Amino acid sequence: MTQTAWNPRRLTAVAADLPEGVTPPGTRGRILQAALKLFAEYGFHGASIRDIARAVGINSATLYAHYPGKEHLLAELIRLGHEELRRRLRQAYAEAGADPTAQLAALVRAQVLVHTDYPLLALVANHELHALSPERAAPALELRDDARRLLLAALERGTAAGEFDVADVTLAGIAIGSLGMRVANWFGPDQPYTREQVADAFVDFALRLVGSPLPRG
Amino acid sequence: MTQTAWNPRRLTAVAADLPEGVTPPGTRGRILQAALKLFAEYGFHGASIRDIARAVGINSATLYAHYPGKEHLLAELIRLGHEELRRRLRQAYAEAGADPTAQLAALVRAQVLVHTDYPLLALVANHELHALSPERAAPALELRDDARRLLLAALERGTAAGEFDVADVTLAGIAIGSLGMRVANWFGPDQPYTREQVADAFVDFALRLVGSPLPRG
Amino acid sequence: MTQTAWNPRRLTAVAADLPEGVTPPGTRGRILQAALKLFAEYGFHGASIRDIARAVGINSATLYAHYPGKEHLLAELIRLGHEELRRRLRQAYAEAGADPTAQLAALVRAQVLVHTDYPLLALVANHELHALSPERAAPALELRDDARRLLLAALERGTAAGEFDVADVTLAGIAIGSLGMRVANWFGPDQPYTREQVADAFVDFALRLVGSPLPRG
Amino acid sequence: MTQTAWNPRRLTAVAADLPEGVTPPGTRGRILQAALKLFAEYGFHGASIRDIARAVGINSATLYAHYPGKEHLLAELIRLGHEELRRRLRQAYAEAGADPTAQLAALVRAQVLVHTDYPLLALVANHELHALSPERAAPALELRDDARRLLLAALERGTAAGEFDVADVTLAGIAIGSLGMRVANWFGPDQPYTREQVADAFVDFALRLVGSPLPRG
DNA sequence: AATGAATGAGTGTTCATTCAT
DNA sequence: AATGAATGAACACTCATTCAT
Repeated sequence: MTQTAWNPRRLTAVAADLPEGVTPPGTRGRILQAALKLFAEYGFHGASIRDIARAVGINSATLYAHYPGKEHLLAELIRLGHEELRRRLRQAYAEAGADPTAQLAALVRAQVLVHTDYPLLALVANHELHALSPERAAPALELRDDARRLLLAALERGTAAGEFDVADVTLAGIAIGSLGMRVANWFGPDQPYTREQVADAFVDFALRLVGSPLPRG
Repeated sequence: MTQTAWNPRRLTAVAADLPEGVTPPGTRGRILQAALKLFAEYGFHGASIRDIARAVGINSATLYAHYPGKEHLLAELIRLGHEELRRRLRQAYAEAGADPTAQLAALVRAQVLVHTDYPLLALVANHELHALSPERAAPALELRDDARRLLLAALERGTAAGEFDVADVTLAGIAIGSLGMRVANWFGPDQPYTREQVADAFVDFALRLVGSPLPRG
Repeated sequence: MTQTAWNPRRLTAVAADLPEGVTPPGTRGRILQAALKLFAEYGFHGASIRDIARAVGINSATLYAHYPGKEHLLAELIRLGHEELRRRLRQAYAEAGADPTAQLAALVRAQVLVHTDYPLLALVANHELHALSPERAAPALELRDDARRLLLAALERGTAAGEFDVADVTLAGIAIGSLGMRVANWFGPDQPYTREQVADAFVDFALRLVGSPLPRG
Repeated sequence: MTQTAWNPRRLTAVAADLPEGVTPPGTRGRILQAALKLFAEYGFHGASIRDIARAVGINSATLYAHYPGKEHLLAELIRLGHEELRRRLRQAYAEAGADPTAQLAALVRAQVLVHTDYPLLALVANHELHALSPERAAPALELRDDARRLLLAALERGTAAGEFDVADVTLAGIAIGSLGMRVANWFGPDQPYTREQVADAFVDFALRLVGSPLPRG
């Protein structure tokens, strides 16, 4: 409940709505972008198919030539959001080497950056999952678990190696995850921080949180 | 995006829905409780007035004998949620004395406990504010700012006094606030932690985060 | 369509709402007056039972302790309106003697005055009859026919006696009736005429209309 | 209150519902016609959107593909009614030449004929104006005033020229206007008069009313 | 690929009325 | 005589979706 500024679901002209290369071409892509903006601002049930069509500049019936229904739009957005998250986390994990501290830092940095780069997508992926049927939500939940396991693995290995001083790995994992998730709610061009500054700071926070002896230079 | 289990908006039989003494008597109170559960699970736009009435066991028209409209239900819930938060934070701050470390610990503990005690209320207060008209949302936003200022004041004084080692007070405040806010999303009777255990752990996290030299006894 | 001022259904503080002695005592009477005002301004379907109760200052349920239903309120008002019209017309007819010219003048004067004295009642009686079931509307229609017959009788006798020069008695009757009926729509304290001035003028108009050789002194 | 036959708002199979050329094509036009019939018979508040849709043979939701709301239907009808009246009155006035007697005769004839030709439209335009918001009602009221001014101008010039013998021009204008307005309430195919017969008779009445020395040949 | 017209189900809300108190 | 709570039906209107064109 402690937040920087208002704007319950923020929409201050975000740089990129969707990850590079995943936006479908033409009308199909513009529909997806409009759905993302409106779902982020008003929620899935608060944005109508006509609202989306109006934002795109097409008739609402035309939408059905591109997507089979409203829920598919949400499912697609959530899929894209979670896949981008997994892609970045895996890449970060892979490039971090074997050191738990480096792994943790890389994971936090990746999580923060994906939220600064695609905040709308993260918002929708996190807040609107409940509007999906269990079957459609399942893949997203698996992705989440994947991400969680990466983080916990690093925490456990670091703790075992004596690099981290953590009383309860699960709670620490939750706490670190919480730090990054909320970034989507407040970061934006109106903030006096670059994405890198936020990432640096949050990596520092995470390392301090696990009692890492080398919290930066 | 890193979360313990599924249940996008959690509903696992929470102990108390509304703070003590604030639930109106009779049907009025049952309506408010039903609205809280349904708004938390499906969102404001995803829960219909008929859903709420059905959960209470009354005709949907009867609802209007107690509340002037759907939006008033949400406004009332958000008001209750923010007022309980402020009440607890102020009391914690007042009882903490002058020491910034004690103040920070008290604020984090209070924030965590209000989220463990009334997770549904916190969820609705945080996620559904966008469904309120700006005028109705204004009081809640003021309360948020109040809470934020308390936290920042403690951080600034602690940093100035050399008790904390914080590079950027604003970012630290955001991070600590994020920790507590997410508690409403995952805490519940299905978790192997008591409310006190979570509070203790998160106070420890916050103190580590600000570089307090005395993390735990 | 040619009218003096706006106010589609006029409500400029009319002197007396209901004829002397017919207003029931206490709450019962206040309900009837409120219903009259609201039916006149918004129509039967446009004024709700709650609107009426609010105007009276009572709970809408209380209304049912005095009247068995909304339609009864309208039926009562329409009955009062038509009875007052008949009473006045009969009295005028009786006092006019045997002379057709005097009869016509008396009838027109009476019709005009009943509309200047109880314009709201006349408005409701004329415009809201369609909201009554045929059985309930029947008495009012009989009264109307009564009034029509009086007028036609005078016209026929006057024409037969050579006092009037009328090509079509039916059309003349309709025209004269139309003159008086509309008075309820425009007369009021905002007009620069007394009720007597209007009555005098309209009697003159009626006499001219039937070709009476002695229009005025 | 003096009227020919029952049928509080008459619906005896009127020849033409809407003026030539103004009925929109297709469903749009059928909706407008159905709304006209039902508003005339039951009043604006007494006819539901479902009633109208049922009369047209469409789903009530379809109506909103053609009109943005119920009030727009009424506004459109009232606009059409007043525009037809103005069109006819202006044309009559223009063709009547400079003679006040001819002008008065032309205006009365035009007013009567527009009411015999489109009685439902006149009924709705006159009786249901109160259901329109002031902004929407304003254009209709301007048109009314236009019509009133034409009539008063003729009366004043005729009186000044000595062609008419009128004690009070305003009251005479009201009376003549009242004559024509009521035509919509009683004229219909069930009456033993053609539209021309009624117009002739009412022109005669009007001329007599103003004391014109040449009441017909 | 796109549209206007159409629809059944559903939205929040108000209706006239009932009833226990 | 009066009320607050309650209700089933209806209100105007919007929903996601379909379909002929």
